[in-house]
Amino acid sequence: MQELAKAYEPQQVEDRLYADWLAKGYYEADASSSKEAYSIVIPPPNITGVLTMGHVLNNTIQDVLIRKARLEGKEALWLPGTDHAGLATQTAVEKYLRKNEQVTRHDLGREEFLRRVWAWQEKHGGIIIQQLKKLGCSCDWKRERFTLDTAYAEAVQQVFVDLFHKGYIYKGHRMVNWCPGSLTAISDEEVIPKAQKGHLFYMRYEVAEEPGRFLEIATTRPETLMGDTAIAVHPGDERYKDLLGKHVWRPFPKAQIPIVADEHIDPKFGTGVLKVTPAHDKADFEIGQRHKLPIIDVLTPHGKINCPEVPELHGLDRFEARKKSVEMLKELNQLVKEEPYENNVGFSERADVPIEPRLSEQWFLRYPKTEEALKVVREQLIKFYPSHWEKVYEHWLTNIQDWCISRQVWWGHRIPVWYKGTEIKCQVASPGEGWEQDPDTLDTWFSSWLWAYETMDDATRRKFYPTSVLVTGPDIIFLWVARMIIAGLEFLPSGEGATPEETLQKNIAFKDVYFTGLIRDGKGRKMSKSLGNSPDPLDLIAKYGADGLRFGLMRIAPQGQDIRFDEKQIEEGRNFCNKLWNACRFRAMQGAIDAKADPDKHALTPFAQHILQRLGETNEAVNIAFAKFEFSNAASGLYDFVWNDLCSRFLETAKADFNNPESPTRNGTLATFDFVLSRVLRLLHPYAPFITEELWLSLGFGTETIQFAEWPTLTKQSRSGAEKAEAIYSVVDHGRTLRGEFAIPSNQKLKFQLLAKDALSAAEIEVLALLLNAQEVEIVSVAPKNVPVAFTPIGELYLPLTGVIDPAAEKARLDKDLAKTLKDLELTNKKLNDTNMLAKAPAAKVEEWKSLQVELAAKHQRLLEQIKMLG
RNA sequence: GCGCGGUUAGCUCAGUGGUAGAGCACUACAUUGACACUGUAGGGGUCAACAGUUCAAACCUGUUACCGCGCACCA
Repeated sequence: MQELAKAYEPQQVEDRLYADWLAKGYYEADASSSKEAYSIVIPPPNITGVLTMGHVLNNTIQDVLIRKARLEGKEALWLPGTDHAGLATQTAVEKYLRKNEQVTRHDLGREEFLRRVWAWQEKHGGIIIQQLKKLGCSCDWKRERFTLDTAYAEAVQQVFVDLFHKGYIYKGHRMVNWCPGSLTAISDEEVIPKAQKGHLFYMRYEVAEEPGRFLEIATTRPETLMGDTAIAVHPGDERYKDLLGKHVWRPFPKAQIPIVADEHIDPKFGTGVLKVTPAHDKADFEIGQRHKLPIIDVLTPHGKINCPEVPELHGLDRFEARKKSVEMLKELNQLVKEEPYENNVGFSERADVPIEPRLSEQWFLRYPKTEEALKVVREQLIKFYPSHWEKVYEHWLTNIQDWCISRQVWWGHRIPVWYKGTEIKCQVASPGEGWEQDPDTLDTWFSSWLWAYETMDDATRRKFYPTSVLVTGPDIIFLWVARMIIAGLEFLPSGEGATPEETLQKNIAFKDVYFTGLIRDGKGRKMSKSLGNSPDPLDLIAKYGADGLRFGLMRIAPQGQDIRFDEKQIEEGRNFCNKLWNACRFRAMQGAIDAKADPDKHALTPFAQHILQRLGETNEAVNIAFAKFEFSNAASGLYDFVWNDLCSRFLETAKADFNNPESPTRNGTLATFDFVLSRVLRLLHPYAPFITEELWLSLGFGTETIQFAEWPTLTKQSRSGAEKAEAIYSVVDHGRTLRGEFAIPSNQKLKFQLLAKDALSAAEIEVLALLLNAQEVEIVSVAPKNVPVAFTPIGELYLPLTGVIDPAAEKARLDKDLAKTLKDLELTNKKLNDTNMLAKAPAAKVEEWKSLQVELAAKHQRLLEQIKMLG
């Protein structure tokens, strides 16, 4: 056996092991396997992206699940890939071209530009994949997919064609969310409302039929007033009833516009009068439809004013125009006042500029299978963790709006619609000479919603679809999760079942959805590129190792709660790895391990029995936690077991056996050690794949990799000696506390005396001495006088100090203990004297209180005696 | 406005009815035998507030406050 390094050095281990794992093809899933299938499709990261802490959390969870499935003997597939991210990538490449070649995409033309994007994708698209490998992700890289792979792209277009012919897709001239930054329409889900501090401007318009009478109107957007084609009031508003049917003068360009009545107006808001701009507001558009108002578009796609009749404003940016139009109103003496005002403005998620409601010709999808999508979640065919997301999902689905799927973007899936004159054809291939394809591409999410199955070939799909679990962030519950569910139910990748119920069951995209929390910085802010508050995971890996990062993060990532990131936590992850490493190193120093060690074939110390019992408890707790997707609970349980039960206790007691070749329990302790390590390494492997593999191989646990070793399923089981070990550990704790209270340096050898109620073996006394750093633990039958004492489950532990002790100080110490004991005793007495409580509390509880009372009373008595002895 | 989370030690968080927990940080002690990425001990909390249910509430119910998020509104 090779000597283990003094500290775990992840840099010496990770890359070497990962290369070996890939070379051996461990992660290539076999679609023809007879083993139970377990599958996950990765939420495909953008090709523009680099690894963030969010990715680390998300992908570590997936890796934990998939590695555990492998250990459980399942055929595991983790299918990786990337997303072409139409708009994001196009923007990134345009920025690159502008900077390096001073050209725009229009300079290059569509074909050449796309060639450049592909070249860029070749160079940058794989960065994040390499980073996932550094993290240890055990994806089936041979099955890596890209949303613009030829077959995938064709499937996306085919889906469009199918939905078109089924009547779900239509082209419409409608109000859409227009992004003036990236010059495309976007979907409702990509609009982020943000509170904006602005002004509410009160203007007055003269009534045409009654010169000298003015109407006050409040608006936040005076720059669009050239597009106003009416003024609206609530039909029941008494203030303005007589004005209905009359007109006001729009100040510029000067024109008469009608005053109409519409239910939409809130009489209590502002002045109760609304300027109606049908071309630039969704609600105004609807009012315009109801009253057959003309639509005047006064904005260009870039968000500049397009109104030659008002030359002062024409060509100005919309925000410049706002200031200018206010000035102009002032000059006309038509501005009454302006007040500070905060309202929500929709921002484009991608370009982070205010979106502009704009009338335009776009493609829309009326969602199919919404009822079924609701049903599969309501009836728990698909389970959400945490379950409260079900409500959010339901709310969205029941209020669902048609999806604007066309984008004025070049990089992506071209819409498979062809035009020739007034003729239209919807098909994937060109109908032939003279047909022009629609210039737009499809929303990126229109390709990702097929990800759960279109990434798979037929054989893979038969074996691995529906996937077992999806791990993702709740921020894309509508954008991706809900749409994937719908896609599965509409396109039936597994075909029809015998019953409608079975059809649903066979075609849901996944059975469980685990929503991760968001990682925030120390101040609770979202991590973002612009704030620069996100650490680079690769730096963290270099500093703490991939396992340290993974374990540290998983231990603090509670289910569904946001996580406040603190590098200290990653440091703890690394420290834990080192602790585990050194426990194994210590074991390796005692000689070869036995891969098939069976502790029950040997005589065992109480301490060995105790660790075995704790192992069972921990194993069971880990399995329960996993079943509930409580990753941090499982991680904390293992941390506690390794650090406290294994290292602080069992390992220390084992030294007594290891230091004594003649010890009759030596072999049992060795076997226990091997048995425990063999299992704890496997239990930890999903979290910390590298170190557990390295230790498994270095210690020689028999198989060529830990990754397919059997997942331990021990359960909680009482062991006869465990209780005694517990009691001895308690004696140790009390002894150490005594030492601390008398400020005796921890390296000073002491003599303790024990007035034991229970018999202790010589070996047990030896362990006691070892853990107490005692020169001797003497068993006495009479309580010594004037000696500091502690009350333990085994008996009274005395610390006879050389030299004179200060009776006053010792009395003070005992008084403190007495006060605490008395307080506890009174509390217990109170309970046991409460007849109501005794009558209604469960008998077992009452018994518990009774024995506690006896114990406390005895301690109380002994303390009083001790204090009396001190005089 | 509606909905969903959260509020427990200085910090990050566990804790689903029976005397408040962990790690970090802090203080003291310890430096050749697994580990300083360490060990040992210690201090530190009226569990956001109020009301209710209960023999018993950090935990269940209701109200309020504050923080975060989603949806709607957004003149």
